Amino acid sequence: MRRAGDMLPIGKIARRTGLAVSAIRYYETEGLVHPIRSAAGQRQFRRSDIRRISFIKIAQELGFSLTDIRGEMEKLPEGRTPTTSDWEQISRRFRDELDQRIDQLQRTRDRLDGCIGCGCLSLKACSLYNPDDTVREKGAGPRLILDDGQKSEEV
Amino acid sequence: MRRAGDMLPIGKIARRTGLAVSAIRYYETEGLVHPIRSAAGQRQFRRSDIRRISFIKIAQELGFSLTDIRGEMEKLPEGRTPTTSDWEQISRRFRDELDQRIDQLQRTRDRLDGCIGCGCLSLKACSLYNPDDTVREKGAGPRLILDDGQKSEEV
DNA sequence: TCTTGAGCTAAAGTTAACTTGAGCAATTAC
DNA sequence: GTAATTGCTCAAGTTAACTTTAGCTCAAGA
Repeated sequence: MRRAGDMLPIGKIARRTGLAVSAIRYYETEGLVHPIRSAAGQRQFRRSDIRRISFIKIAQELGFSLTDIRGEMEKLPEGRTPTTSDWEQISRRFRDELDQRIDQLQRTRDRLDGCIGCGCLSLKACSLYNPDDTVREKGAGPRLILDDGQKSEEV
Repeated sequence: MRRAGDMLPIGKIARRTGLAVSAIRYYETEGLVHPIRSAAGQRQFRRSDIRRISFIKIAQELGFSLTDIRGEMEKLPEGRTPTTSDWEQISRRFRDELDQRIDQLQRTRDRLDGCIGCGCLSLKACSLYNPDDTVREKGAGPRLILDDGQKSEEV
């Protein structure tokens, strides 16, 4: 039994979440929220959609894309808004992601340290470029072929 | 005295750097390289442009935008390609930037840790949202106004 | 009832960093 | 000398996450 009074129009959702109305409409087209429609075709949101949108903004703040976020929400049974225990699962996954990004940046910084005095700035030699896994994509992508048929001097 | 033989056409630059020809042309429109033109209007690059483009790719790899990179290069006298000692200066600035990004991510992760068991997921209460300086932009931007004129229940 | 204010749709605009395509011109290879 | 390759310009397309605009409709208050 969902009384009309339980539902909120898009403007209130916008005010409660701090988002623009257009952003909320956009989230709907992206499948992140699923308002029902009034007889006249206006969107009607549940109160829990405020929490749902808060989740989206927080996850974005953590650096995740809307696609990532939709993915996480689709793992929940029947597309429900994350509960406290859902959040516990999800936030652990987010934490792991953050850890990986921090590690990656730290490795980059360390490589940069090793290069401060070097100044080789050569794509063939510099360890800053192609650190680990940029090349080897089956043969496509940037080549780093160095022979242009001329005496390879200074570069 | 710049002999024609010292100059390279765009295709060779592309092969030597691993970039697409279109990307190099794009860099020109963005003011990142400044090839001269042959009598027939074809681009002619200096050998040092290979190094210049290597610098661009490396800086991108470190996470800087083309705008940032152009900014760094414009600090150099008469728009020269970074030398070894230029690189020393620039790489220290880059290092500082990376440090700041790492710190930021670590703070975010730590805040997330404090929230794993919490699950409040409320934009008004959650320390994950609006961590430090997201609000207070002179009054514009997201409001986080919480009063919608209804008894504020569950949220 | 009449006037605002709020909502609706569909299409186009925005930024970054390029790519793709069309239609030609210049160079290089044989 | 001719074909294949490379290069040129200009315009439009791409992705993400939205915003803006235009042209209407609906709802709420005096």
